[in-house]
Amino acid sequence: MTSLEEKRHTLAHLLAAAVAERYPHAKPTIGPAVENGFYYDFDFTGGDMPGEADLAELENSMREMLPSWSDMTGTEVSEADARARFEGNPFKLELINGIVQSGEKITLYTAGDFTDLCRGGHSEHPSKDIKADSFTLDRIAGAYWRGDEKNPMLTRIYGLAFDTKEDLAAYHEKIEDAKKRDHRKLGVELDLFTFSPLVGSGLPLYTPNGTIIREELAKFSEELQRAHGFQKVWIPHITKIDLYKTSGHWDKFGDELFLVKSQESSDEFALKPMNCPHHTQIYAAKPRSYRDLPVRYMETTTCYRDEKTGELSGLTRVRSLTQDDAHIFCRPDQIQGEFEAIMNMIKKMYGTLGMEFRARLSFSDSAKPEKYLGDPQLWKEAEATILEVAKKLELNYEVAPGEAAFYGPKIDIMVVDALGREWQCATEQLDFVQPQRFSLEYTDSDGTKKTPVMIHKALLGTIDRFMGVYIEHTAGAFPTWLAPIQVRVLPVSEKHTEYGEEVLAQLRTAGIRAEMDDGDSLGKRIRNAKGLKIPYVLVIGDAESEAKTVTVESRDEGKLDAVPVGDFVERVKKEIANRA
RNA sequence: GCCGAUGUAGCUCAGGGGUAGAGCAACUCCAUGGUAAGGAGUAGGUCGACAGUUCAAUUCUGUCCAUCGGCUCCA
Repeated sequence: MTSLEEKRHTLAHLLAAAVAERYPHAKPTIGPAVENGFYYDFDFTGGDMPGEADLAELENSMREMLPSWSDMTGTEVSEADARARFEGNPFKLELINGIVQSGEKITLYTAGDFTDLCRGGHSEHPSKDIKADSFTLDRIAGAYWRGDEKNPMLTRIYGLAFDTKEDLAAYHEKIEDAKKRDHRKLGVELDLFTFSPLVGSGLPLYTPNGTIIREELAKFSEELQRAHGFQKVWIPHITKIDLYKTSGHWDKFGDELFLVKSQESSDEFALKPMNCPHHTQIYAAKPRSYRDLPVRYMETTTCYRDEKTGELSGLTRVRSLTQDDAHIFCRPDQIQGEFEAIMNMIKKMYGTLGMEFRARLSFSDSAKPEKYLGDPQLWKEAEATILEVAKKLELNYEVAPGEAAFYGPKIDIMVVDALGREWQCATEQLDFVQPQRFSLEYTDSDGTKKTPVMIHKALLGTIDRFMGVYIEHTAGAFPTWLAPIQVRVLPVSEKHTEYGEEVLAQLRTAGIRAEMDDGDSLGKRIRNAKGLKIPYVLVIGDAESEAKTVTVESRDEGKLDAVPVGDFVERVKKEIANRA
């Protein structure tokens, strides 16, 4: 049985064969199977380079070639033979070097008239296994040789491939669905945020609607934290760069800092790219006793990172990012309690938001102790503690050795959205390094000075990014507590607007975000309200005005019976309070 | 940042070396409406910005800005 991955890998060869025919000067490099299909990277220097418009032609020649690929066979060759065969292709020669070094055998695979250096893992009978209508060439893109930007830029051709035409069509449908949910599109349609070329790329501007969502999310996060003893602090958004020279961030992330120049003094400033160094200075401002710990500082605040412009995208990749950040300073014996408390907040947060998540326990790689700073014994104990927390709270978790930060192990939360895509949002991280760098201390029960452990945590992570994810997860149909417009009142005709105002006033007095729409035809106003995914639409006409009721059209439950206004207000108030 | 594509009205898009068009939205008027687009009219654009070629540039060329698809990293 030929696996889909083998078919995809085989198609990468077929693509290379088609390219070799049409672009003889092209140097093939590597072409693996990937999620949803395959790609092949070529160096086209010294001749024509295909564009998007040429993909159809290449695809056709792949189909023409496929019937002649009845068998695909591999043969082992000597290093000298392999070098001779790929003379003039530095990329393949580099690969051969690698194979020789690792002591593996060099194999060539041939199908039809095309032979490629390859480890294997193909369909043995491509013409039989692969359906001509189960694949398509998708797009063309640049990619660095071996993913390193110091290397030459190659041209990558992506293909989509599945077992059947139906699977391919289903994939296309999924992409269409994702496009409809695209937060950049919904951001415009639902009037949530915008960008301005004058302000700059990666700097989102939130409209009143989008701001409501941001603030409701932040409020929820802060409520959870306050309940667990977190205290809110406030810090300025710039600092002398000395702060980051001390913390170590200057060396590591200096090129991502936005620098700020003072015209008054010689001090150099930077916009803060993270909050922890500032927070350490609040901790450091006075002597601390072991009795004071844990000290928990939280703040919903904006950081600025000069990301590479080519990487910016909607709300998921920005240069101004607001985090529901917090830092705990505690004793080593308090780590477990704090980790548990944070994880419980995360569970509550995503449970309420209706999203599943999986935890990745990012630990050190015991084979490379030099990569990690801090006391190895403390690392070991901390990792055991984190594992215990994951088990105790019955998390869906996996251990990822080697994924830890250099300063401490962490739990990264991968949130799963409605389309099954995973996003890293929440995180809780131990930090053994910054407390030392800033010489933070507390006086222990025996009178000695000790260094506290620091824990970084975020529930939503970057709120901008989370909003992007959540807009796509809900397709813009936000739960009532988050919906910018919770209720829209539609009087059937102008003579009902007076009662409409009355209803509106009652809703607003109860703290419900409501508005009235009395412009166009009723049908059109219903349509508009549905388009905006407003949770409740109230239609009021003669009957309602008379009986002082409202007819409720619920986004999620359809048309409900007419109820007294007071009953409806109570219902919505309760729903909002429960974040249902 | 790099490779490729794109940029025409608020939105979605057509057009094209002789200074532009549609639908929706907006505005005005008519329609008094009962659950997914009632009708008529009006207004709206330095054709992303700046240079160059040309008698003439929104159209061709270059640079920049922005957006999209990739590549790499992420406190």
